[in-house]
Amino acid sequence: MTATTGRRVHADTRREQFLDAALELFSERGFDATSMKDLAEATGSAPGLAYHYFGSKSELLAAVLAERSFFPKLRAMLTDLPDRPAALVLGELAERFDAMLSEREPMVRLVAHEAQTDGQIRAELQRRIDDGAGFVARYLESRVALGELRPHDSMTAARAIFFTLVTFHLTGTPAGDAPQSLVKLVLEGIAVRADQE
Amino acid sequence: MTATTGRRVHADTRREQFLDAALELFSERGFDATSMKDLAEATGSAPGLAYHYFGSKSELLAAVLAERSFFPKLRAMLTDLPDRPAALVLGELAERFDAMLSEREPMVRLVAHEAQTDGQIRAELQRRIDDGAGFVARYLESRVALGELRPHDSMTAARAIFFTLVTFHLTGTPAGDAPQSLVKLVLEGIAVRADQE
Amino acid sequence: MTATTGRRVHADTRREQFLDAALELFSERGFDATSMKDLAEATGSAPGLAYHYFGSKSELLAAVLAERSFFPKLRAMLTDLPDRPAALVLGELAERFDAMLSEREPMVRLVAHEAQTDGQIRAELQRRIDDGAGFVARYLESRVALGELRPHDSMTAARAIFFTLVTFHLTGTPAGDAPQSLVKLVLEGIAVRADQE
Amino acid sequence: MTATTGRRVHADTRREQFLDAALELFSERGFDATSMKDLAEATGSAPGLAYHYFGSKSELLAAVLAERSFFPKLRAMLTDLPDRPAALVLGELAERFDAMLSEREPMVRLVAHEAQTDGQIRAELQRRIDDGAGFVARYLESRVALGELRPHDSMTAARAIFFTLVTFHLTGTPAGDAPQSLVKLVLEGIAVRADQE
DNA sequence: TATGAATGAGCATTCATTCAT
DNA sequence: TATGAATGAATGCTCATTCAT
Repeated sequence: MTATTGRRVHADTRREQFLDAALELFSERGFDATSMKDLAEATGSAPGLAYHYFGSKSELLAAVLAERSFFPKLRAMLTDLPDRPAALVLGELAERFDAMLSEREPMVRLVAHEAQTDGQIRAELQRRIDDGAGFVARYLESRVALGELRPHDSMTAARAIFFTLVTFHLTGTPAGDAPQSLVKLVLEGIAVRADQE
Repeated sequence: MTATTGRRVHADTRREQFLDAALELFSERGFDATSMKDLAEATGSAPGLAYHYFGSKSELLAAVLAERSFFPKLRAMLTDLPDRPAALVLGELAERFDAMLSEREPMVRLVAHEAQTDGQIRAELQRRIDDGAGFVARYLESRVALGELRPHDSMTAARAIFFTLVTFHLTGTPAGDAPQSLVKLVLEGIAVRADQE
Repeated sequence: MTATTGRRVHADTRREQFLDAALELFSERGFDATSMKDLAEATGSAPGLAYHYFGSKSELLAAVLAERSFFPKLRAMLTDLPDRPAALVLGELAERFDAMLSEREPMVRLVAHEAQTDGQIRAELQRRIDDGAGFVARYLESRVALGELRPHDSMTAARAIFFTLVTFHLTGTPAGDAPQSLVKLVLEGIAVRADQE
Repeated sequence: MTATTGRRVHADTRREQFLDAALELFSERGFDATSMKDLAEATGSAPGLAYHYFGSKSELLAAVLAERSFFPKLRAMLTDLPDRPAALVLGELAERFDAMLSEREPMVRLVAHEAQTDGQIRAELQRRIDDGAGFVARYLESRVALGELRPHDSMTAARAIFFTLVTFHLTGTPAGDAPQSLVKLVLEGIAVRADQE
């Protein structure tokens, strides 16, 4: 017998329902344009119930942001990047990041939306992105040390991959093989090489 | 100059005041979080006056988006890219685009914000971006034809530059020499070249 | 042509209507038990209009307390008490105070009600009462100096008159000739006098 | 002592806890401004429990008024006033009444508060006060019969003592030696006596 | 006896919008 | 052109109360 049985399970379920409904509605319409009544209807509950679980609408947003965040997943994706060729590692990373953006589109859109008007959210977003880009940058530098890559501005390279893919999604630009194409671009560049002339 | 012209000038001034105030407040707080009363206060006018110039709050937003858009400027920036080396042209382009993002930050932020919840705005944004990227892509292809650049996915290359710079601004990431660093990345890539091995 | 014509008169009238309706309803039902909707109905206006004139429900209460106060009238009643016999002066004062309590019953009741749960209102009430009692006490002392009254605790005497009459009203005890009876009590006492024994 | 008794005791304790908490909170904030949730927190119980003991919030107020009333104590204080000099009896009575007002301040304040907006409570309050004043008046008349006091309006004399002391407490006016001073005032009056002239 | 999830009506307040002046 | 009083619907939130457990 676990700690969560009977009522408790139901209560937890309710809470999750609110988080799910809030993520969906907030991302579709925006936080301000979503009313608590909308959320009540989406969860099939009475107008006041959300306040049983969340202190206010803002706290509900904070809970959604905290408990439905994709940053933990992103971080897991970036920890211990394998000790293998950049073409392979970056290619796979770009694909997986792109897949995550598709899968978590509502949250991506919600964060992008709120970050424009909420300085605090924007600051935290930037911090987490830098954190993520840092992992990739360190990986790139390890490949430079091995002589596989040339010395370069690794943070800008890492950001270029992430930022470009995110913007594909936020603008709704069809991605096609963007991840692979982008990685190829970053690795090889577009200029004619000295040895080719 | 007649009295009518005088009034007309005044009227135009008022209208511009509303557009300016709306751009500022909408971008800072978001469209929903800005009240018509806020706009009246910001322009030093009575609550009802905005309705003499704009049919509704939504129409005011549409007018701001149309009349304060940076797309004409962007387009001008991209038309007739000079017939000169890519390193030079792309470098200057990246710098100027970056400068425009700084200068027009409120509008950039407003568009980024509204595009998340308004499919129509998002669609138009995407269309205009593609339009702009198309110019750059055609330029790049002209340099491929000249043998200066290798054949490559030119739309992805163009987007990578724009998307990365935009995201620097939207997230508030300090840009530093990002434009130049980015252009260098795109031109040369990061992989060790065959001739260097 | 005065400063207040047309709309302005109407606006001022509205404000007075709200003050009057608020005084009536707040005193009958209590502040908390009166809804803004009640006030809208009582003034024949829409639910939001009160906020055009008062920042909040609390500010409306404050405005009622300030602008419908009976303290100015009380103070006027007590300033320059005539230089005449105490029996006459106190008698007339008690009658007039009693009449004012009847006439301003709603405000008296409102203040008595709110003072029980609002320390700030209570403190101000006490201050104003002391102020009023002070006038009477000084008058009484002037009569002591003339040899008309015996030395006594003049603040307690003053308060006894005011407090007793107020409580008659607040409890709804039929007053009858309470004012005169009270003044007689205070002047002569009830004990058998030395000269009567 | 059986388990049932044990439970019963517990139940009584709970009930008393609610009465105590309600008296405290109702008198501090007012009935309307106190929520059942406040009461649940103050008693360390769940929101629904109060309804096992009291049918509604109003019934809880009624129970507090009935079961924490100071009127029985007042009545006991007034029954069989001793057959001794008025100076002594009234002095002690005023002191004891004043002490009771201090000790039972929350209830005094609660009754004063609710009486302003509840005609029924006000009527009962008035009835009980008259009842109490009647005892004192009868005592005073007995002293008149003995020739200790002069014939006078004994109800007004009785009320003057009670009403004045109550108002000292409700307004928060520092009492000092008000009870004794007041009794002296009532007995002797303030006018110069014939025999002193 | 006791819990706390759930309800649904109601509250203070805001707001886009209208319109007489 | 400009004002600002007025509207009425909607919003976030609270609360007394109920009831399955």
